[in-house]
Amino acid sequence: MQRTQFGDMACSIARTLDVFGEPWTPLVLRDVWAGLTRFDQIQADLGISRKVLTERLNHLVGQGVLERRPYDRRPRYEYVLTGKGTELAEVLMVMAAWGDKWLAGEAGPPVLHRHHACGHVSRAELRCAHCGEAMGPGDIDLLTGPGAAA
Amino acid sequence: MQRTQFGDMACSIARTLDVFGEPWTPLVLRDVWAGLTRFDQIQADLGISRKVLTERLNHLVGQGVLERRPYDRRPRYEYVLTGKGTELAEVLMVMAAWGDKWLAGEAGPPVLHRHHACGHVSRAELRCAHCGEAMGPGDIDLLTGPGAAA
DNA sequence: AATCAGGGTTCCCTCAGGGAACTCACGCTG
DNA sequence: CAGCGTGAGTTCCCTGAGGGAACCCTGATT
Repeated sequence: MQRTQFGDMACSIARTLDVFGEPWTPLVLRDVWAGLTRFDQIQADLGISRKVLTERLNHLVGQGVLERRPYDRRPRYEYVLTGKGTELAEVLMVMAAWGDKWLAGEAGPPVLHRHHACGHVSRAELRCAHCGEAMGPGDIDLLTGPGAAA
Repeated sequence: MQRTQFGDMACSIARTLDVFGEPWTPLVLRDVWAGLTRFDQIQADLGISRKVLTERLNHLVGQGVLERRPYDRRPRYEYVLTGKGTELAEVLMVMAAWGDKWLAGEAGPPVLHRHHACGHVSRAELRCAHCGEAMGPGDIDLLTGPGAAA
């Protein structure tokens, strides 16, 4: 996304945007998550320029979100999510849920999520890690934390 | 974010990026959420160019995420989250949680979230709306939904 | 040896973002 | 009532990132 660097702000949102905020990056991550792991697959799916895709993939690998690994003795590589990357995909799930609710219109959601644990098509919602009740943006106060010093 | 328009893809993530994905937009939304609701406050906080801030605010208002309303008889306006916008801020919460975990380092998180319901400093986690168990990106299958036709 | 395919580089061009100065409407002050 | 201050933008030019398309490289395959 960024012309300006956000990573030096004392804000986890800004820092996350440094990893994840450039144009195309969320969609690249979505593709890898969805199983499109190879350069040409992603390029064809998104219609992104090869130059930009190269940059984005390198950046994500450098950040430890993706791992680049050979899948052939020829110089062929695929990109897979690391643990860090899989957790980052939570952001994608929440974005998808919001888009499903507010932007999908008549046709309904283009993709459904089936939960392994219960087998139902469902969606993720935010709950407090402490008490288990719903915990949305309107249900919290923002306090200064230990890492607040700029 | 985008040179290319994403909104016409059959993907709720891409559509959400059309609302939310341009550079600076998530941080603008964060500021409004955090209570910096006026043009000059946001501009000073982020160091964003006034031109770009104007564009972003107009876009968010046009998308129904923010509401622009006068707070004085002089031409003075503040921006407040709509319901749609408040729900969009869930994305910010998840981004913040990820940044806290993976990017905050020694110092710890710069901002803490206190849950109104239980009064504890906590964080939000993703749970299945159906069964209530944890529901992360690795816990689901992606299925074709009704709105899948491009 | 020629071909093919995946995975990138390189090049040029255009348009969006940065920066700073300018504007405008309204209230306040002396 | 002239002048000043303030919030909220506009306008201008300049630079650099994204788009597009062509090119390259390496190691199989025929």
